[in-house]
Amino acid sequence: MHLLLIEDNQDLAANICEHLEARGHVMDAAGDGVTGLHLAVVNTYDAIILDIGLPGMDGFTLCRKLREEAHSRVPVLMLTARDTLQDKLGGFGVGADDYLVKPFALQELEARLQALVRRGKGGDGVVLRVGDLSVNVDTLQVRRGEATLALPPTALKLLILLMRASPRVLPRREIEMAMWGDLPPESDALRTHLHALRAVVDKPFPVKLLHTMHGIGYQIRVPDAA
Amino acid sequence: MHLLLIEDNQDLAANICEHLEARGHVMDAAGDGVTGLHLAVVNTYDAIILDIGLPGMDGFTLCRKLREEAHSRVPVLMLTARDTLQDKLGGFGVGADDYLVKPFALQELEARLQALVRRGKGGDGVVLRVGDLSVNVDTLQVRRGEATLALPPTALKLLILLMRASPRVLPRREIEMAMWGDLPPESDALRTHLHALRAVVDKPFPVKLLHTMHGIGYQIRVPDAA
DNA sequence: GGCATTCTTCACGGAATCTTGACGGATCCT
DNA sequence: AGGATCCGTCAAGATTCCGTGAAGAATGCC
Repeated sequence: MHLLLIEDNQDLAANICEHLEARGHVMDAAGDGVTGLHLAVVNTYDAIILDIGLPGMDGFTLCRKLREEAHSRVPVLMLTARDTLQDKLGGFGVGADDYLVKPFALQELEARLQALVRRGKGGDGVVLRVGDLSVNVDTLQVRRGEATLALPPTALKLLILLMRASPRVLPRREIEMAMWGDLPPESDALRTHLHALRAVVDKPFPVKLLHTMHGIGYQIRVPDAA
Repeated sequence: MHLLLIEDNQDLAANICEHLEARGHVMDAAGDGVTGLHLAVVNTYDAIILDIGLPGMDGFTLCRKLREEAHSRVPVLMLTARDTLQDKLGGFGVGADDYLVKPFALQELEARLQALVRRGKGGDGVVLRVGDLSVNVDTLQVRRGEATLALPPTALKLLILLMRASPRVLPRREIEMAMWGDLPPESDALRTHLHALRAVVDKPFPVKLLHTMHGIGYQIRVPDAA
């Protein structure tokens, strides 16, 4: 793969480059935000590894510019020094696809890059993500932040449905059709399942991802920064 | 080989390093848990020699972090001062691959390291591993920790099926198809075989690997740390 | 070929989990 | 303010899962 690394710490950058090159990837590197953005716009990469703390232009700004001004959809993996909600939300908010907290294993970095690229290309990726919430469709593992969540089957099905559609709004009807086919339950059991879903996915956390569109339906997405 | 030694006793550390370097290996060393973990995640080692009693962060914690947070599968050999069941179980529970009781011969240390690395590499084709459970597809030997387990043919087939898929969830239907083809038994014999499998593989051990996904199917994997 | 052992299948009661249906109260749009 | 929509809760019903034991089938050993 052809990768771009934007990282100002010389030692770490050298480490990452060496490892990934040894694994057969082609690496470009930038030590500051401005040249990083320039490279990202001029060339076509399979993925970009982006540190948040950078001289010249920080990672958030760079990522936003890349998405909004250059209209690039290249997968971006963010490197953050602290495991804070602030950073995660900020990262996803500006269009990053994944993040990694320092220190991390180089193997994991590569694994995540592979996953990112696979997802970006053809088929549905195995892992659905909305903010810090993730669902692995293979293992059916549901995680939010560091916590692992347990869901009953129907609630899980509902969650996957919403996440596949995210950030679109799904009308109630559509959801019922997708879940039960032509003959949905009489009493709207949908709400009850939604309640169960909320109780697990949103209730224990400060940031709510499940939103009601009054009169229309539901959606799941990262809320706008207040 | 490129090895990492994490040991706070200066004399012992120097001894080990000298011996292994004389034998042609490249050694890195750390005197406390924090720098040890840092080195382990930043670099790529063939194996790690890890003392349990450490200042800063004990060996168990370090090993668990390495497995769960950095998702590293590098072979870990633990050094323990006492030959207690407690230590052994603890070590394997957090993902160590082998252990050695002090005092030990330096030759034995090297031999075990060699074995560990060989096992780790060849493990791709012939030996399936999930946590401390391993199945050799050639010899059909099933081991968990240090115990060798005996399984009836169908249960074994089921186990291999699940381990090949691990950590994916296999729907009942898929399992039945894979085991019996198009015409599975009427009464769900699958559950009975699963029961037999559980009785041997999980029942005698504190950590359960076989999990039921209600309404969906089954999976085998190392459970999340609660 | 006959016998003993092991394995597979089937059947049943009980336990656990999930889904549905129903209700009062809160909230939101007009 | 009024009506529609949505939310939280809970208990009954339905489904799924588990443990167990015994009958039928396959296998291996004299």
